[in-house]
Amino acid sequence: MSKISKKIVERLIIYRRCLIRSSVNSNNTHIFSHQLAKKSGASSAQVRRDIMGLGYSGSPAYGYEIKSLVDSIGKFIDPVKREKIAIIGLGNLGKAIVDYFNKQSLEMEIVAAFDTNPEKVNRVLMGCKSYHIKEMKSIIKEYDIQTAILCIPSINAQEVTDELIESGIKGILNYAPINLNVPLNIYVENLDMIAIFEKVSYFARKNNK
Amino acid sequence: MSKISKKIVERLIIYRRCLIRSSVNSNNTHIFSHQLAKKSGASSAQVRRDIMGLGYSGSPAYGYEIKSLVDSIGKFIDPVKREKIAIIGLGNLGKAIVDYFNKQSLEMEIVAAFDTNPEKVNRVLMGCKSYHIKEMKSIIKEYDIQTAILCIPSINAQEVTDELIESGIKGILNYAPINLNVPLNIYVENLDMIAIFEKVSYFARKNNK
DNA sequence: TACTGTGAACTCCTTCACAGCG
DNA sequence: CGCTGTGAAGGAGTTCACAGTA
Repeated sequence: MSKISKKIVERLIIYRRCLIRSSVNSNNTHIFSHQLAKKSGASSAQVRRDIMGLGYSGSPAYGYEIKSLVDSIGKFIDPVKREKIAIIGLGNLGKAIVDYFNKQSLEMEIVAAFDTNPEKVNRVLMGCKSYHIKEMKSIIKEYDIQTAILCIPSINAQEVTDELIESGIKGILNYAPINLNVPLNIYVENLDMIAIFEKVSYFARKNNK
Repeated sequence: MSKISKKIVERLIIYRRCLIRSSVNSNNTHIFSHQLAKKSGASSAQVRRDIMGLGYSGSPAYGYEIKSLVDSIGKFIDPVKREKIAIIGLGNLGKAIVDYFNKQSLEMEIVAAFDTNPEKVNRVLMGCKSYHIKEMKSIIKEYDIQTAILCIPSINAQEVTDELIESGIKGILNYAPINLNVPLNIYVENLDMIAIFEKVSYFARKNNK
């Protein structure tokens, strides 16, 4: 059960989104691997293999039962209780992310934001309260927050990361374009929007070759 | 020269960023593979292999000459002329992205934005003019824009994508959480921020196992 | 008949390990 | 020496192809 790779987790999350959308948009109760493949952008063999990894089984006659497959993925992926998230940095990007996340009703919510700018603290945006960064450690511990989104300039990113780890954070989604040094038990995902765009531009010019 | 995979392109972009930063922050003219590895988060063998793919050579005594390596990567990755980008959707996220991209002085710029909301058109944000989406096709052709950033609700994403392709767009950075159907010669990169965060949350709970 | 579940093959990516060199 | 460049090994991820099944 535990040998589920990063790639498979990524796809399971996408499958679930597709399944939920298709159960809302149609009243089909079942779906075949090739249909889910089409919707998600994966191959049908991959869909079957990934679902196999969950221990879930479909039927050759009807395919997968959407509702129970969604539950199986959820049981595997989701936290037991509602996830509380912190965000560091309330520049335009940080604010847009708070808005974007908290607008959707997900099993997760950005509950606390931190910034150094006095004008940005002690406000509330989409249910998220903002604090001065010097309060970060105590607030994160108080709320028992496990994951953080980092939206600050690269120059401060390592320093703030060290504090986040001291505060008990276990996962970081890092928008700063810099590699963070962290202990092995901390998960960091780098999301460098400029670098990703440069890649798109490169392959666009090469006609996706 | 042409067998450079997606993964290698991603890392070359990161290496270049690290090299430029380190030539600004110190006055070293050379760098060893293990130093660049540390800065970029790759392994030293990977750094050497990726650079080998460029056809660039370092010296065992001094490592790689930073300036000429940056040039080699640029010659490989960069467009010949300054890249013009379109963005579709001027919600909070779209606006933040325009601001974030155009604040940096890069070899690329978001020059045109499109939205359906009349209040959002005919404005200028960070050098980017906004238009009603019905003008999209003509403006994209006029500016000869090759790549677009899609920041609109999933429900409209496929329809707008089809129009983008008709307009001559070759690459799309898609922030909408949906798989787009496009011809094989069009490059699409999906950037589903919620899905990425769900992954961070999952691996944070598993202690990065 | 058309699907799932899956061993086996295959392709792609990463790391090892060492010859060659300044 | 300690580095680069690289053949070869190893590992991860994907696809093939087909037996089993309703």
